[in-house]
Amino acid sequence: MSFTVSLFISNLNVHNFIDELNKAFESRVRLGLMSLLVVQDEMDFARLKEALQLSDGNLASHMQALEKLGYIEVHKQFIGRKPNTQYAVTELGRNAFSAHLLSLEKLIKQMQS
Amino acid sequence: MSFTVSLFISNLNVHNFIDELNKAFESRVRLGLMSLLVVQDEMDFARLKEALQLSDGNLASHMQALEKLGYIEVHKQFIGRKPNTQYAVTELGRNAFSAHLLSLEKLIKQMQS
DNA sequence: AAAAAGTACTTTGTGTTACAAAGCTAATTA
DNA sequence: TAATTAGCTTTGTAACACAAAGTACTTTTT
Repeated sequence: MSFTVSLFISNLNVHNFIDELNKAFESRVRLGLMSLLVVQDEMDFARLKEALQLSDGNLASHMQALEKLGYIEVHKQFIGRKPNTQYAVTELGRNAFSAHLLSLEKLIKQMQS
Repeated sequence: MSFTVSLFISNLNVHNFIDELNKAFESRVRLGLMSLLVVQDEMDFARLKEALQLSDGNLASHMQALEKLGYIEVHKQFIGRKPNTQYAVTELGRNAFSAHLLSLEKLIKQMQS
C-alpha cells in the first residue's frame, strides 16, 4: 500500500518538473544561444552564427522568437562604418533561463537518487 | 589577446555540449517519459498517460518514435482478461538518456562557473 | 441482450517549428 | 564597377506535436 502511494508521488514529481521547463528553451539551438548570451553579456550576429554553426535565416528567426518573448534585447550600431547587431539577454531572459536550468537540474538529481 | 582566445574556447565548448544533446529527448514529454521509465523499469500505457497528462494519440506516437529508435521495448500481455501494454527502457535507451543528462549537466555546470 | 465503457491504438487534420536556400538592401572595399 | 559584408526577409519544405475522432475488440453494467 505505501509502495503504491510513493510511486504516485514520484510520478507527480516528474510531471511537475516537466511542467516547469520552458518551451522556449527546449531546442538545442536555443539552449546554446541563451548559454552564450548569459555568459558573454553581449554577442553580435556573426559571432553567434559562427559559434553555433547556424545559417543566417535560422539564427535570425530564433533571435526574433527570443526577442518577442522579451528574453533578449537587440542593439544596432556601427563599428567603424559597418553595421553591427549586438544581442544581450534581458533580466527577464536571465531569470527564465535560470529557472529552466534549475528545473533541469532538479530533474537530473531526481534521476540520480 | 589572451582574452580573445579564451572567449573562443568558451564558445567552442558550448557548441560541443549542444551537439552532444540527443534530439530524441529534446521535448518535455520525451524527457518525462524517459525519466519515468528509467526509474520505474516498467510502466503501462494508462499509467504513463495519467502521469504526464497526455492524449492517447500523443502518447502512442511518442512511444512509437522511441521504440523505433530502440530506446524502449513494448510488452503486450493480459491482466485478467484485459489487454495491457507495458513499456520498458532498453539498455540502449538507458545509455542514451544517461548521456543526454550528462551533457545537460555539463552545460549547466559550465553556466554556473 | 443491449448499451456503455475500457484498452490501445490509428487516422486525420491542424497549427507550429526548424531549417536551408535564395533574395534583398544598403553600405564598403577592391 | 564588381564583389563582399552584414543582417536580415521571404519562400518553401519537411518534421513535429497534438487534439479529436474513429477503430477493434473486450468487458462490465444495466
